[in-house]
Amino acid sequence: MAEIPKAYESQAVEAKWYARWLADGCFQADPASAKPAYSIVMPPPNVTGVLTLGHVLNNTIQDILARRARMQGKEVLWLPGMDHAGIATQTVVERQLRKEEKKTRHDLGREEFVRRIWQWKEKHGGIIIEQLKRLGCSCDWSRERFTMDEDYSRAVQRTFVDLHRKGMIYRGKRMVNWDPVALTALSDEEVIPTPQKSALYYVRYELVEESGKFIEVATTRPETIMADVALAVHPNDERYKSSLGKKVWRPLDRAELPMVGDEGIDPEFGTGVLKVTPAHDKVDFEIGQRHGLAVIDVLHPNGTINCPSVPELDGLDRFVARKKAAELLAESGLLAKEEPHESTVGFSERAGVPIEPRLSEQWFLKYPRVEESRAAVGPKAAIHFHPERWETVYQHWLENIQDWCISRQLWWGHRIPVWYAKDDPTKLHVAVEPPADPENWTQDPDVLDTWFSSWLWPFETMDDATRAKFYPTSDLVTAPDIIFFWVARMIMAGLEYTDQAPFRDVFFTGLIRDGQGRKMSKSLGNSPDPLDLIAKYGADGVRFGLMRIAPSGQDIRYDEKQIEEGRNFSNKLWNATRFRQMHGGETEGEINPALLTSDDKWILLRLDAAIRAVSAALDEYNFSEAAQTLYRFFWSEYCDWYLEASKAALGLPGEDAPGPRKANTLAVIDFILGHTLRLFHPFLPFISEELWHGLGFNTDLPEDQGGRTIQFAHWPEPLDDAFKAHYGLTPEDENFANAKYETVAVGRGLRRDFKIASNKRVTFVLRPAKELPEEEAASLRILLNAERLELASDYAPPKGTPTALTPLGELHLPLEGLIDLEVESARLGKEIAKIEAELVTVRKKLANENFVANAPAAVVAEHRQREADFADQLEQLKQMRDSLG
RNA sequence: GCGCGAUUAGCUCAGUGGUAGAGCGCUUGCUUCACACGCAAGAAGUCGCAGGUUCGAACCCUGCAUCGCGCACCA
Repeated sequence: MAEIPKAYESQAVEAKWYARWLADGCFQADPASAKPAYSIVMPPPNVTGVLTLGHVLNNTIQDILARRARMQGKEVLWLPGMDHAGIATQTVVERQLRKEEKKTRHDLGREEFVRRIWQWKEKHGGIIIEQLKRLGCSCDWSRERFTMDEDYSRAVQRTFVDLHRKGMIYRGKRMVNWDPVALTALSDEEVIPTPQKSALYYVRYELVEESGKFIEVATTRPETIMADVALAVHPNDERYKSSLGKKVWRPLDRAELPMVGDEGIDPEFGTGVLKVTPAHDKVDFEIGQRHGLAVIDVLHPNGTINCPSVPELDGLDRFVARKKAAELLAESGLLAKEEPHESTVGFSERAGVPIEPRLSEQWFLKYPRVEESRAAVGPKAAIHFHPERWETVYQHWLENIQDWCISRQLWWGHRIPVWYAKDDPTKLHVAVEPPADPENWTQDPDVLDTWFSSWLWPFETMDDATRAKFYPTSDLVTAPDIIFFWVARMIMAGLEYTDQAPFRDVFFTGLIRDGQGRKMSKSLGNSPDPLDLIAKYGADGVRFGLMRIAPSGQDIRYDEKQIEEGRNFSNKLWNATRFRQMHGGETEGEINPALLTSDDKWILLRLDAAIRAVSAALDEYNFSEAAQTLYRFFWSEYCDWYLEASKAALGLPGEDAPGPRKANTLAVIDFILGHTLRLFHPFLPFISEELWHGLGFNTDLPEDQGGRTIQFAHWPEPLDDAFKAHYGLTPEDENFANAKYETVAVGRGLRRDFKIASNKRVTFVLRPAKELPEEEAASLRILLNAERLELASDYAPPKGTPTALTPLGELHLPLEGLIDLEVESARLGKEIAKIEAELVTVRKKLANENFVANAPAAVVAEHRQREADFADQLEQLKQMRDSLG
């Protein structure tokens, strides 16, 4: 048995074991294995990404699932990879280009720019992958994939071609969400509605036929007045009925506009009149369509005004132009008033600026298999969501789904596999391979939305053999904010291309928030660097700290204190194991049932309960409960009670064994530690491996059963009835041990009440209610930290001796020269009052006839038992007080 | 406007019908030979509010309030 170092140095231990695991190929998945398969595909982080606490949470959970599955004898594939993240990556490289070379991507040209991005990717990309290794993630790195890998790219294009052939992808001129900074169209999901304080401008439009008479229009966007093509009112609005069919003057870029009636107008809003600007608003566009109105576009793609006929505004940024337009109107007396207004504006998820509704030619996808996808998720369907409530969100989205704008005006991404004939741009070549005569064709300049590649991730990352073994995948772990972006679309793609749901269970993590409940974000600077935390507290500490506070599906309020607790726990585990080491190796190996004490039996039964609880919690994706259970079992039950009690049998380290029980106790400790370390391994992979080897457990099993590493040691099974029968583990043992520990707590309480320092050697005297075996008395003495424990049924305590009732009998703490009648009397008085109050409560309940008649018999019996116990105790306490005189 | 979630000790959170729980923090005592990243003993809660169901409600039902998150609308 190797000596365990005195201090736990997480850094060295982690580096050592991770290198070993990689060298031994522990994480590699074998499609030819006969074991049952278990698979997870990692949600691919952005290639530009660095590890956040969100990633730590997410990947720790995946690692726990993967490691547990390995221990359950499954062949595990955890497939990692990265996403090319179109806009994000292009933006990063453009920024660098501007900073270092003062150039734009257009200065370089498309081909060179894309080459630079690849260069950047090789150099800086994938930092996050190395960070995940530091966290201990057991991914099969030999299968790491990138959404821009050549064969993956081909699969994306093949999908486009196929869906186009099926008529589900089409090109059209439509209103899209335009990002004026990134200069690309976006999908609806990439637009974040954000409440904004703005102003509502009341603009006067003069009637053409009735000079001097005006129609007032409330608008938030006076800078688009030049693009107005009509005014619209509700056809039944009495105020404007007489104006319908008349004409008004457009106040900027003066022109005549018709007044139209449209059911879509809300008479309650503003003045009940809408200026119709089809080029710059989705609703207006639809109104324009209904009334056959023209479309006048007055914005450049970058959000500046494009209207040479109004030189005061032409070329100005849209927000500058807004103020300027209001000024122009005010100068000409056409601005009736301006009032503050709050409205919700769509912001670009990436660029963080308001998007601009814009009419443009884009590629759209009619989602495939929408109905099947809805049917695929639910309590009785192929896919289960955890927590279940996300199913409603998913269903609701699919119900109201709109066609997906999949083209992006970017250079970084999967090029759209469409070529236009130079002599006839309506003639298309849609194929993965370019046309045979490329000189006569021009390829579509756009690329595909990043999510149009991610939605193939669960199956296009696998080759045929891997798919045969590991697809559909088992679990998906992700954050709920990408249900629409990713989860729903993967389900649709999975059904369309594999005829199967791509995964069975989806676990949605919570969001990690800071101490004030705010989202963690770079701009707020409230997100700690997980690598700093790992350096400070160890990967295991970070993992365990986070798991303990991550209730399933609830947002998490992060506090470094909690990570510190995780570290403290690792340390506890470390030292409890060191304690075992210091007592040497002399065990018989097997536990001898005849020599078991109540403490031994108690801890074995507690272990059984812990195994059951942890397994059940993990089966339900309840990671915090599993972690809590382990924490409580190991710290409160094993360390605080069992290890302390075991010192009675073990004696001091290095001393000769005080009796035959020493070897047996060590065997029990080894049994407990052997199980506990395995239960901990998914949570604490590094320290559990280190201790597994330190205790020499790595040789307990043949190599193919995990002899080398704890990773393949079998997941603990609950102790079965045969085991319990063989070792004589009964509820009575457990009750007796509990009674003993309660006695200890009472004894410690006496110490405190009489202000005796916990290190002062004292003698306790117990008048045992029943006979107490020698070894039980020994552990009782140790737990009480008593110099001596006398058992004397005929003990007559000197008057005023601190005395307390315990489940094992009367416990006395004789104090030479310290006896204080008043203190003891007061103490007993307090006890009596407490018990009397309890007794009143119980009796009240039992006096209620309805309770006795209707409550379950067991509950009533329990109350009666309590009543009897309290009455007894009260009687004894009163006697004790009376004897004080 | 619709929906979802939350509301329990100073803090972070467990607890789905039968005597209110944990960790941290706090108080007190302890460098007791695994661990001060520790040990022991304590103090601390009208379980958001108001009704209802029940012998009995933190828990089930209804309404309300506050906070958070989606969706829709937003001229």
